[in-house]
Amino acid sequence: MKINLPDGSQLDLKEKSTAYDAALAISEGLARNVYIAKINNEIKDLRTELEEGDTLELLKFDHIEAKKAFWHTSSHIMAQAIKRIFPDAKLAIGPAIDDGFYYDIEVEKTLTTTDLTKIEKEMTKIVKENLTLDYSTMSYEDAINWAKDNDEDYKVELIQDLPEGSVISFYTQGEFTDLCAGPHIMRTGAVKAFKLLQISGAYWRGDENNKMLQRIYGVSFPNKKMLKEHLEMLEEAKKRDHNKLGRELGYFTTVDSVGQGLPLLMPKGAKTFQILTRFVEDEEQKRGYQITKTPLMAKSDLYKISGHWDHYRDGMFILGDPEEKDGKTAYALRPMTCPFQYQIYNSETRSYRDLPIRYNETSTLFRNEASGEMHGLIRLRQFTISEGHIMVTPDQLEEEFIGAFDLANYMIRALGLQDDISYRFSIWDEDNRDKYIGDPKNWENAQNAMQNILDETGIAYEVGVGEAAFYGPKLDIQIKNVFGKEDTLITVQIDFQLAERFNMVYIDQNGEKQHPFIIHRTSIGCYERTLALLIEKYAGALPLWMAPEQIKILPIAKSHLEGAKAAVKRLELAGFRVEVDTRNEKIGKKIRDAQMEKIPYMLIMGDKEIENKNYSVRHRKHGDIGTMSEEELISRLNHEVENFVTD
RNA sequence: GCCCAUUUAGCUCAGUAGGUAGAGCGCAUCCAUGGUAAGGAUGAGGUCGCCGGUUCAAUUCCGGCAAUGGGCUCCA
Repeated sequence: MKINLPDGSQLDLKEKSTAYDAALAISEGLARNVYIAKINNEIKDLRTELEEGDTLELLKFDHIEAKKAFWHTSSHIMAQAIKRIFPDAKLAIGPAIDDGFYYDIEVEKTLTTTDLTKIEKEMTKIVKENLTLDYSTMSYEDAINWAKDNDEDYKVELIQDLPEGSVISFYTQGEFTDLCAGPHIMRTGAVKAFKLLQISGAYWRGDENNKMLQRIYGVSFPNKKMLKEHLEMLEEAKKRDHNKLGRELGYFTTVDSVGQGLPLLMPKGAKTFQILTRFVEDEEQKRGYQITKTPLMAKSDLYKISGHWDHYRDGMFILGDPEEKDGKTAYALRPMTCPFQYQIYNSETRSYRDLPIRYNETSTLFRNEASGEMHGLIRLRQFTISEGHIMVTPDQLEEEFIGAFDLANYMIRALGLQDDISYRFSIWDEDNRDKYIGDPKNWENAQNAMQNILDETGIAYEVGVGEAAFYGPKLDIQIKNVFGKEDTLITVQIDFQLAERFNMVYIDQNGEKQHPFIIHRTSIGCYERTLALLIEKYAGALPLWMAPEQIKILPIAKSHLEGAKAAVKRLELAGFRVEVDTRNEKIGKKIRDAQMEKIPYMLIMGDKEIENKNYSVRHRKHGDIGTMSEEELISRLNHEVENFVTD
């Protein structure tokens, strides 16, 4: 039979040949390095039998699907090693993930790093044994019996989830057999380099009501060099971690007695925070927003109307008895600004002519996150967000949504984060309706409207089922931190529910009352989180326009201090943030310290500069860039600021 | 909230087989007045996260709590 290859050539194989046979027919070297096949554009196991006329592409480790197969097999090798050491271990699931693999297991003993070393040793043996992975199938009943006979309780459950009567697939390597849909690589011998990275807890099926299993994370590669590079990359990431750098550079700190998730922004952190806030508020004003300043707390009554009391109470800090048994009203710190801004909308009778009404607010919020959730400046109990609400008529919805989306993208470009984001269309989970307010019809409408708008913008987005807010679907702009963990940066939401609850209306052309649609949106998201991501993105060297300290003047000797201070005044008048290093240190030391602080520009001032009325300019990335007049310097800096230059 | 690990000077980290501790950086004082990534000397600074227990004696062992980190669940 003839098989088509990507280069347009054809390969002649005997009937029933597999993708792996095809690789062998081309060359043994290729067969060693391919891990997965793409047959007629579908990802398939190498064991898949080919048919006349199939198009075959063989994928090596540089392809994500090949990596996943490789890591999936690695997780089986780890499971096999675990079973050899702990025969009573029960296996749950063991998939490949974006940067490695894990396996969830139940085992009596609490595993330690010593156990990881033992498991690694056993894995080395399994790799040396170079076992083949053999594919097989069983009937539904046989599969359940197999799992029961082997005391694999979790596998029993997994099989029971499959449609009764279906054929169940397995992979076997040596004495170890695992329920698995595949695909897998051919032999254990290919996994030449691996490392088990950490142990953590994970609920069975991700449900906190279930038993907590032990999860072991690992990563593996076809050779030692790649593993070494990967581990070095992880080390590098640690150095950029905002939680370390942000503290070292004096952006923020935490204090036990203040509490979890309540960081203190220090002068540098607060300065950048202020710069970002002003930038956002100014841009919003240009785009027709009206600023509000609303209370940080309210009576329970307000949250009862909004639905927070029933659907978000666990997330709120409540002052007083939540049950209000003593007859006294409970108050709560606000977890969102929407109900407050709606009161301002409701303070007048609105005409369709008034719409759209765009409110923005630099808005401090309080959310009572579970204690295990807090992380640096990323997850907090008190944070500040560029929150706004746009009240629109139905025919303004699309334009205003796109306007909010455009503002968000403008911010992302200004921050230089455009290459690090992705879009997620977050919809509700139909099977979990208790989480949401409103009737399904409204949800359908909101989601369809949003999807149509998104499709018209032409952006690539993923769908996040169950990621919606309790009142409506969201477009989330997602960003990955330095460790690859994803968080929401910015969100734009459509709400068809709350206007009704708050009795928000406008008078239409026919003199009739109508509920507006509401767009909830952030333009830069949460400032603390944004700051964290910027610190990581720029390894602490924030772009000039948002750097808390832009210029440091370094006098050569004491005699130049006076000239330096005069320069500070002039440059401050020109709109820059300038400090002078007044310490009695050598110039080398002053440069080193300013460099470590990641100050964008250093101006060295000695006799020459004072005499010639110019600056010796040093840039944190480019080093000594020569002398400049004050005018030259100012125009250079202004250009950088205005264009959001990132060095 | 759950699982695991961690918590020693302002910061980064050593250390004590149970007998109250040390380095580097930083800080203070003095000397040196220095031209593009660390000049030198001296000194101050710690109830060894907090609260209990065991012990003649606890920073060290045990328990509880808190905070931090990695995950799970949840979420901006």
